[in-house]
Amino acid sequence: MPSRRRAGPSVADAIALRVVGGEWPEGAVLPTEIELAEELGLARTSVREALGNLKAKGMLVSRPKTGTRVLPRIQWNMLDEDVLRWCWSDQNRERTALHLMQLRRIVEPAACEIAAACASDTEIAVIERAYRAMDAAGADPVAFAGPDLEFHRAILSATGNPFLISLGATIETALRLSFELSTRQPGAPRKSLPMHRDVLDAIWARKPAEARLAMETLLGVTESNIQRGLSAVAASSP
Amino acid sequence: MPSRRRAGPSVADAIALRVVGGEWPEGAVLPTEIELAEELGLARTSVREALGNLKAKGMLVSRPKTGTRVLPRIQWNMLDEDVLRWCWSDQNRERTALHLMQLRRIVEPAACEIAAACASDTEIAVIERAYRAMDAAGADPVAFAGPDLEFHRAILSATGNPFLISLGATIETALRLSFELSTRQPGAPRKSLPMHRDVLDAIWARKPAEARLAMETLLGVTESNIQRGLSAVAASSP
DNA sequence: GACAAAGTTTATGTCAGACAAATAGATCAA
DNA sequence: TTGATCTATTTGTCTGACATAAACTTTGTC
Repeated sequence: MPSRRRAGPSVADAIALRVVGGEWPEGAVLPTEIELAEELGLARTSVREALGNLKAKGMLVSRPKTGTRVLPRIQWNMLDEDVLRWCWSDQNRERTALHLMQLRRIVEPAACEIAAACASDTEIAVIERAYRAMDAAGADPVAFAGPDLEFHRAILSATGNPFLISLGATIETALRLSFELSTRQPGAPRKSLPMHRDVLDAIWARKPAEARLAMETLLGVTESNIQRGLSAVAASSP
Repeated sequence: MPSRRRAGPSVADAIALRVVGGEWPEGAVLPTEIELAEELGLARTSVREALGNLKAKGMLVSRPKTGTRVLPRIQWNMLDEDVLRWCWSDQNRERTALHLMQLRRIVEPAACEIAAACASDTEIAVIERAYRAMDAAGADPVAFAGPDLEFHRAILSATGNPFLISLGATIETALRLSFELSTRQPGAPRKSLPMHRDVLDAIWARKPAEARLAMETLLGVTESNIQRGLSAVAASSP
């Protein structure tokens, strides 16, 4: 009985998914650490470690005697990559996808503007490298996705603003999750290539207003692609 | 010897502050868990719990034999309230304050626009209640600060977008930290009251464009206040 | 009977020591 | 030189115990 196999972060995953799934709704107290340990076949130490993670992300709070309670979702740190991932397996991921798009249309055009105004040549070169990789990927959507994510993340990084950089990590995670939705339109990635080019050129030219506009155009097209993907999903599973 | 007094989150604080302070720079490995436990006078369990928190926030990573390393600051989740608080006690908090202001000028006007377009009456009522509390605070900067924070957070909440709501918590924490800077101008809070009023009125009137503009004006004044506060600090301690 | 003080129960928080697993670095062999 | 093996060390996990805090119960008093 090799009972000491390494569970690692999967313990936090398991508990978090049950929280998100509604097994213990907001305000409810979940079983004691000992009960959870027995149920999961682990030591109390391991369960405590997982619970500690969820507390650090604002999902749980615990006090002696009372037990561990689920905090209201409002207080969860949705910008944390793990929380985002766990919440993605929720019933209404389309609304989440739209909220994400809303966030992107707020942040990314502004980031383009800042990057065009302030970024160093080497930072812009990173963006260009991502663009070249997108171009090299051709029409293959899977090969296209990686450099695409990198392109947008590089722009956030080029702002030099730590908050925007962290947001970039969040957005990248969310995009990776919604990859299925955004690529239901065959050929859509390739069609977006010239728009990415426009963004890159405007940043190289140090024209903030143009860079903002180019990104707004690109995101507008992206959003309509996602919306079409959503309606396709809704149509296939009423 | 009451050796078992409750240390709680202060352990994570202690270690995190030493990381931020540069005792172990990016990429460095910090002492083994046993060494840290001896040094802090705690059990290894408690140290592990604190390290687990820092790992969950993207500050550390650990592997067997290699030990626990400090990740590059780029990967830290700066949008986490704790990380933000720890990094605030850094050498250059003025740059952080400006980066925060940059984030606010990106997010808050857009949030106003969305709130004016979509928010429910009850959500706007929360904003108004914060406004009334600001008004009631009169010229006292300390009494003014709380409702001021609540005003801006309520607008983010009124968007109904979980990502923006989480950003609201981040911004609120950052504002609380930078409170000292923004209130070095006596009378500045009171002078900002009519601008808050403009924002509130535009949202009640459901005029997104006006709401955005009013918030941009308000934040412009706020930023110049902070910049004057910064230069005052720089002048008093060269 | 109402109410305050003390005791009980039970959950989390902390401690201590041990073993398991993984891996970087040293050792050894072809 | 290069490849495989061995070793030491660090994190990861398990076990069991006690400390602490707070909700609940009981008791004692007016």
